[in-house]
Amino acid sequence: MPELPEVETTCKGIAPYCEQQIINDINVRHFGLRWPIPKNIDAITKGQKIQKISRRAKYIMMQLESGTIIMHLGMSGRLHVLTEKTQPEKHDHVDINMANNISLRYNDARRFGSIHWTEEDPNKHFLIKNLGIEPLTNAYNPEFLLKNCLNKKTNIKQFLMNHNIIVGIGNIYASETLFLAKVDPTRSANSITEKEAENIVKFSKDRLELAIENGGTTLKDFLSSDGKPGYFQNKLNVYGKANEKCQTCDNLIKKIVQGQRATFYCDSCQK
DNA sequence: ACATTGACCTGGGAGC
DNA sequence: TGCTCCCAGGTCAATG
Repeated sequence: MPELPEVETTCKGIAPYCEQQIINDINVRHFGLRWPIPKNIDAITKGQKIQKISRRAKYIMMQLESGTIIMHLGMSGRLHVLTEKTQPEKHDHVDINMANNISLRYNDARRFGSIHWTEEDPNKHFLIKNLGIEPLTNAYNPEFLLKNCLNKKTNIKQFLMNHNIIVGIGNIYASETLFLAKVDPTRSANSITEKEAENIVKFSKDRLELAIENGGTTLKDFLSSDGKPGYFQNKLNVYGKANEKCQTCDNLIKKIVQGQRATFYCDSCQK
């Protein structure tokens, strides 16, 4: 379930507890995630210092001394910081136990997440190397968006969610961004004007930044690593609000399906 | 090269 | 209460 702000919040939440700490052991109770967890991950990482926690797209990178643990939270994954030993519960698949007696516990009900190990440059990993640009950098700007919209007849909502172009804009933020930019999500990408591109870029950055400031959106599943929920759900304009009044015009919010995913929008405000 | 569909999993809620 | 059906924030692989 996590979108980029949740992953960013998770990284910031866990970093103070695990950067510069030594891994005692990694206890895997369930290897079968989206991809199997490497069988030897405990043996490989034992005794290594966690040098840095960072994020690329929705991947959490834990840089150790001889390589990198790459984690994805999938739809339902969570990382918790445990300051004391507690009994693992259902779906607590992995514990990373550190020498400071703190553990990172990975919980993932749907097991769409994954945990990888690579000794190469993590940016060359097969899951990372073809990812598009980060939305919160200057590389993501109206010119970039327009250039990539050329010749794309796919709809603008699915275009925004294409991680080979821009990473980190998930289903919630795609709907929210297009509402604020007043662009109909069914429009083809190549029909987007310069002015609309400016607004899409502006509002997608705004939404993501706001969500990060607020600790990430919490709907059903997400708790940040210290167990506090985010508060962004109160700021959603259209997502999950089918048949409710649009806040701007009193029209009813519509729900449609694009690429098997729900899209919410106001067909009066968004042209 | 691009666009569409299916697949991976479990849990929660709606409806009967 | 219990059953069935539908839905869920991701994203890769296979297919067209």
